[in-house]
Amino acid sequence: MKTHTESEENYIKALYHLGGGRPVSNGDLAQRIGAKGSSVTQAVRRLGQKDLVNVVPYKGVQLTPQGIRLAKSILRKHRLWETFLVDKLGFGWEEVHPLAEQLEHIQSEELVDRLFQFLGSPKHDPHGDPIPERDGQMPPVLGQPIGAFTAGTEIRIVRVEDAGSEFFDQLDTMNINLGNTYEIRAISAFDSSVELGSSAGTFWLSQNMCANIYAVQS
Amino acid sequence: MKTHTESEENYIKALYHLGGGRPVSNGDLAQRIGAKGSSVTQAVRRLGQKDLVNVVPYKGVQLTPQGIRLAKSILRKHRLWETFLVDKLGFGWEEVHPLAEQLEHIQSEELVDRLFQFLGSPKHDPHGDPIPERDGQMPPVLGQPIGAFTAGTEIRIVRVEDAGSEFFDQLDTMNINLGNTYEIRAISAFDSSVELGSSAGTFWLSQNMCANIYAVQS
DNA sequence: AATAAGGTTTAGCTTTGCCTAAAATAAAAG
DNA sequence: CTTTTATTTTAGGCAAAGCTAAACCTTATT
Ligand SMILES: [Mn+2]
Ligand SMILES: [Mn+2]
Ligand SMILES: [Mn+2]
Ligand SMILES: [Mn+2]
Repeated sequence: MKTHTESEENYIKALYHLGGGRPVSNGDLAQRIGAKGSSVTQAVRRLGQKDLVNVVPYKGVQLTPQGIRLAKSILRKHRLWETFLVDKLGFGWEEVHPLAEQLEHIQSEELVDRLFQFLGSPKHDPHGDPIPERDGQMPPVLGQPIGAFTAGTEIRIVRVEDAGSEFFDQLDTMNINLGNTYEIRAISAFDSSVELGSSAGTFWLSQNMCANIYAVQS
Repeated sequence: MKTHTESEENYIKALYHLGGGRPVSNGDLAQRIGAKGSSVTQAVRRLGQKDLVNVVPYKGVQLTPQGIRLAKSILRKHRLWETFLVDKLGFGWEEVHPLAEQLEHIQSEELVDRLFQFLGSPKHDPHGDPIPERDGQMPPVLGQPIGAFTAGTEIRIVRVEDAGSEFFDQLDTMNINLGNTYEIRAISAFDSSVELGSSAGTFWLSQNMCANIYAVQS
């Protein structure tokens, strides 16, 4: 397995995020990477040379199977490091993403394997996102948006979308964490906000909050 | 505190290793970095622009106080990560250096502080090298070469030089680890090799081995 | 079918970081 | 005090990665 630059890996990751295996437009990629379209054109050409993507000019870029494999291995590292930072070093789940952006580029299979072991072979990261297995298999993407349940259901929070620091602040303020259980007390017919109840009392969650919080029945 | 490239940090670290605060020749630096002299000339010029070094053409390069501070902070990270890899992930002390070469460039004060805590505020790394404090202070450099003791002395291994993988292999083969205690049984007048004794028996260490193993009386 | 608009690529420039070969300088030898 | 030698710097290239401005496709609108 060859060695890639940080920039290359970031492009691969962005492509996986935006399209999985499907084609992605130059513009979307540029937006995601935070570079100009012209820079992206050149970058994906380089990636094409290395058989990580297929490029059709004016049409779009698409990861090859090789590119997908690489993307998953980077995602695996990203999420394992996030798990390390939260579980072992005590970081808050809102702080770890930028750090994992750096750590995900450290190159050593051995290190990844040992980290995985050290963390207790986790299947999901601190945000509830699935950690790709060594062989590329993906654990299930957990839960559905809170608004999708019906009143009276007992739910457990299993995942949150990365919706920016204000969102995480709000979660912290409301003391909402992965693993918390609530009863859905009511769903507003007016604005789709949801009333959650626990032993600590009840409170309302806006539609926007609900859309980024995923739960399972339990 | 500005952000530096990996290459810049490697030059700073090399300069600190070779000269501490004293001037270093272009050639020595080139050798250490593994680049040609012409590349080094340009690199140190860039570092000079950033006030990390003072350059006197044809004479040598020298870290500024700012450069020294940076060097120590990188060394601190390097040695903390080595400690993490050995103590927490179970790597052998001969494996961790190349990994720490990558990890030392991760940028986050917070991460370093938390790692330091997590590791139990260590003063020395797995090879016995001092880990610079947060404020730049250096814990003592421990021990003296084994050959410096006299027959009959009880010693404890506290540090080993990084003398290549064959050296570490030899240490492992002989079961020599930091913290091990021995009695100096004899020192050869012929070739300066040393006979060490413990409850497990006695064995001879070549002069070359001895020169890279440091101990204290105890 | 012709044109306007939007998105994409090309052309040309910049910085970092490395290279080789040639010129310049400092140090050592005579 | 020259001359030779070793070291260092300059000059000229190259690749990765980014940028702006101009040219070029595609697509949608008239
Ligand atoms: Mn993340
Ligand atoms: Mn995550
Ligand atoms: Mn090391
Ligand atoms: Mn070390």
